[in-house]
Amino acid sequence: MPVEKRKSDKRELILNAAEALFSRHGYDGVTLRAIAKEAVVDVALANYHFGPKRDLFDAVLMRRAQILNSWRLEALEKVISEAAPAAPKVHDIINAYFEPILTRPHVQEPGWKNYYALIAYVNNSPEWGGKLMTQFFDPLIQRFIEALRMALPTVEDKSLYWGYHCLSGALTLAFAQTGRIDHLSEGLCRSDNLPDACGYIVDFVTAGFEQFAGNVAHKEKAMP
Amino acid sequence: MPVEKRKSDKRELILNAAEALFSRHGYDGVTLRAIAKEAVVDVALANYHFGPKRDLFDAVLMRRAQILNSWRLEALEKVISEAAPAAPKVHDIINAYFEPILTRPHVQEPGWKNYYALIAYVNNSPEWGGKLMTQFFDPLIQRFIEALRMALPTVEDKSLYWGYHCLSGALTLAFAQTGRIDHLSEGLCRSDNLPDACGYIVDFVTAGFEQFAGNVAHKEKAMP
DNA sequence: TTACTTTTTCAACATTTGTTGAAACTCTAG
DNA sequence: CTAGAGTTTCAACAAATGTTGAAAAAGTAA
Repeated sequence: MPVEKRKSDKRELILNAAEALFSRHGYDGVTLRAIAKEAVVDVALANYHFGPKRDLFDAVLMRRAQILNSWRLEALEKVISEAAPAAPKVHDIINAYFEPILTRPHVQEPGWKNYYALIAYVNNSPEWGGKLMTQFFDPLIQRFIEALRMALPTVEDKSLYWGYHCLSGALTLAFAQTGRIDHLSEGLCRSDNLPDACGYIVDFVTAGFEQFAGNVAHKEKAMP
Repeated sequence: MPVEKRKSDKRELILNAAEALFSRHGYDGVTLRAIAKEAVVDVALANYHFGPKRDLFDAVLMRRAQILNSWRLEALEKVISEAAPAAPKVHDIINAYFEPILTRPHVQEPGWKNYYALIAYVNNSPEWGGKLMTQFFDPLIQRFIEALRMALPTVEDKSLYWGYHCLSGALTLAFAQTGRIDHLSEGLCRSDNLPDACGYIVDFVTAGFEQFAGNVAHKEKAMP
């Protein structure tokens, strides 16, 4: 077992500052000096604690990933076990994916808000989206796909994966909180109100998945 | 009317190189020297043609935005007029949004692929997502919301806007082509096959919108 | 205290950054 | 051809970048 290092308060300050700045300006848009200034800390300290800049970025990503995954995995397993031996409902599965991370009080904390925006940045980055998201979130997501496979046994895997793609896009855009929907809806919707968004997204995504199971009414073109 | 400047071939080379590099590494991840090298052109030339770096970025974004919008607007108006005086079908509206930009042959061209990835980057950037996307795409999108309002008269606006949010997230993540779904599905789905993705996304999104009109079966919890 | 490790600061490094002004080149009009 | 405007190259600038090594400070254990 590795010996516990002495905890440093400034280490956390650097992580928080890096999280906030990376989330707003991306990896290359942030300098170590900007992070140090935000954290009220010397420039060299970031290097001492985390090594090169890239490792600091990974450390920021890593810090909250496990927490996020454990929340969602817990909710998912609960849904599955409560439904057993029957298959869980699609809506319950989807809700287990979104509700723990969008409606709990922590989403108002600046730290989590920043982290979510960072995930949005990474997920849509051609450079890192493939590798980093896979590294941090794949096991959880495979479990979700499994659950959906139980709930929708007639749907082929390809549909499930593209369905997850839509889900992921909707979620990470919500994470980004760009304010775009605020402007588009003239204030009716607020991108910083994740608990409010959650219900709409869950219903939307649930219907999207269930449609794969054969509700293909829209494909029958009506004659004019 | 302004006098037409003499056209320069190297101007286009710079735009193409900038498009390719910005799409992969974001605004701050690209240097003017890297662009110049990619375009086989002197560094100072970018500044001569476009002014400061930021203006070059805007020029890249602008170049294809109008083309994109005109394709989709044309498809949308066709759907509306063909259905008139009845309301257009949701599936047809959604299809008009995706089909012109995902299934036409041009999506295989590197230039368009790069541009799409760039849109994904911008749309999910807290720094620019709100402003730039609004600037380039809002009029078109308002028209789409109008069409959906006709097709789904019982659905309240707030649902329509959050529905569009989901749509936009799914589309821009597809644009990013991160290769993530390739890995997740073990090769079953390919993020670089946009025509293939189109059908799945259209069906998914259509069901998501239609669900707002009252298909709330999933909300009635079944007793175990 | 002393001896020791961990943390923090300071100053500096070699590169790289966006931008610029002047010179050289290319093209077209007359 | 010449004159002039548009284009391209060259060299260089000041500022900012990530990283480093040595010194100072703070903490810990005897």
